[in-house]
Order: sequence, then structure tokens, then C-alpha cells
Amino acid sequence: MPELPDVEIYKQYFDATSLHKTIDRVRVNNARVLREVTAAELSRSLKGHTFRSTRRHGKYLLIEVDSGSWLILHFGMTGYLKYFKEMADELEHVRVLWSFTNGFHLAFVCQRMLGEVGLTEDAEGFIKAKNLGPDAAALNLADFKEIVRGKRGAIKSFLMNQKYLAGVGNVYSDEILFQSGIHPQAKVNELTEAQIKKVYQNMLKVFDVAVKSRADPGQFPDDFLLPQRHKEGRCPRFHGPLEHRKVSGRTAYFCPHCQTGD
DNA sequence: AGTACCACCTGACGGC
DNA sequence: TGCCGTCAGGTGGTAC
Repeated sequence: MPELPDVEIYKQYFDATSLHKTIDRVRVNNARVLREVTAAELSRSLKGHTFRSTRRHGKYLLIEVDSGSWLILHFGMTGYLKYFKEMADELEHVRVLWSFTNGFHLAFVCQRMLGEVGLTEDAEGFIKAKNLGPDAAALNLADFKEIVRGKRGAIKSFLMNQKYLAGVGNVYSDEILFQSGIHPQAKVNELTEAQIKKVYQNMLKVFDVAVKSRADPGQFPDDFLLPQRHKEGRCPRFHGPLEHRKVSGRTAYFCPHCQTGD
């Protein structure tokens, strides 16, 4: 479930392992994950170059090559990065592998192949073309209120819509709404100003806590929903059973006692 | 504008 | 044992 906090951790991992190392070889095991680029083009653009910097926009990781182009990674549902030295590790589901001249390798691992690897000359242009809203973690309250204005649907669907704000997915939208005491099916246009502010503040709080916890639910605070987000889960505050139902085709988990506004 | 539903994709799991 | 349906959830497309 790589959402904004998970991708932020991947960014930190990439920065710590793969920046400024000369790329010796690019191996594409499954061209299906490539977007608007062929394996040959990818190899030609990266071989002999280094990665200069990274930025994250929503769930996308954009990596600047020293040539000025950008490698784009999206992790789908099951994607992650793995940096290692021994090829004998026999890592499964490696779709693309970058080998550096220092003998280390960076793998784009993606079991369900819903992830994407792309290349662009223009990072801003890519974000525009993808129709992505502003990064959810870099949004101020005034802009958040502006985006909310005129929307009518369920708050959970709103938060997950990457066109409005980029980075929130199914799992973290549940946490944000739990922290805010708001039902996932509450209508955006029926929320008070105070509730909208609360959602915004909790969104930033949840991101902050999640990144500090290395996006590992096992390390989340006791009053967080995520570790309880399963069929037998109980509300960490009220201790009653959690409810789950489909909201815009996604499974929403919530506490029917603590979260109101249905 | 919003929602419902489908497809992509793989592996885990429960039922029989 | 092994087959089958269902589910997980990010994205994108279509129909209403």
C-alpha cells in the first residue's frame, strides 16, 4: 500500500543508497512496468550517468538524472526498492534492476506489476500531464479549503482523488478520518469549517507520525486505527468492533461510535 | 460532478 | 490434494 508516507520512506532509502553512483547497467525483466519508454531507451538514458536528486509528488518518486531527465517510479500496490550487493539474494519479482559501478544493485520490486517506471524530460510537465493535484504534505490550509470548495461527494473519496490532492490512498484516508472523528461517507459539502480544518491538520499529523514510524504500522501510536485495520479489529479509543464497508469501491474501516456524519 | 463497476495483476486464504 | 472464488488496492476507463 505505498501511499505518501511509504513513498517518502522509499525516497529516503533511495537517497541514502543510490544517489551520485555511476550507473553501469539497466536490466528490464518485465517491460510491462515501463511507461512511455522502451528498455533500450531507458538503458541508453541512464548508462554512464548518475542520479543527482530526488523529489516526491504524491505517490510518485521522481529522480533527476545528471543529464537533466527524470526517472519516474510509481509503486502500485506492492512495489518497493531494494539495494544490495549479492545477486545471489535471489530476490523475487524484480522488474527493473539498476547496477552501479561500485558493484551494488538497486531493484524495483513489484509483485503485482501494477507499478510503473518511466522517463521524462520535464518533471513539472509530467505532473501536469498526469493531472495530479498538489502534494498533500506540502499543502497549506487555505489551499486545502480552496480545493474542498464546491465538492459534494464522500470525504473519503475526496481525499483519495489524486486530481484534488496527491498522496492519500485507501489506508491512510481511513486513519485521517478516524483521527478526525468523521465518517468516511460524510459529504464534503456538509462538513463544517472546523471539521475541514480538522481533516487538514490530521492529514499532516498522520503523515508526520507515519514517516517518523518509518511507515511501519507496528510502530504506530496506540491511538492509531491502522494496526487495528482488519476484520477483527477494534477501535483503539472506544474499544468496540470496527465496521468495514465499500466506499467508492474501496474498503473503508471506521469506528461507528467515534466517527459521525454519515 | 459523482458513483458504480470493470480491468489490470499476483498470491494468500477459505470453502468444499 | 487441489480447484475455485474472493480479496487486497492504485490507477484508469466506461457507463449512467
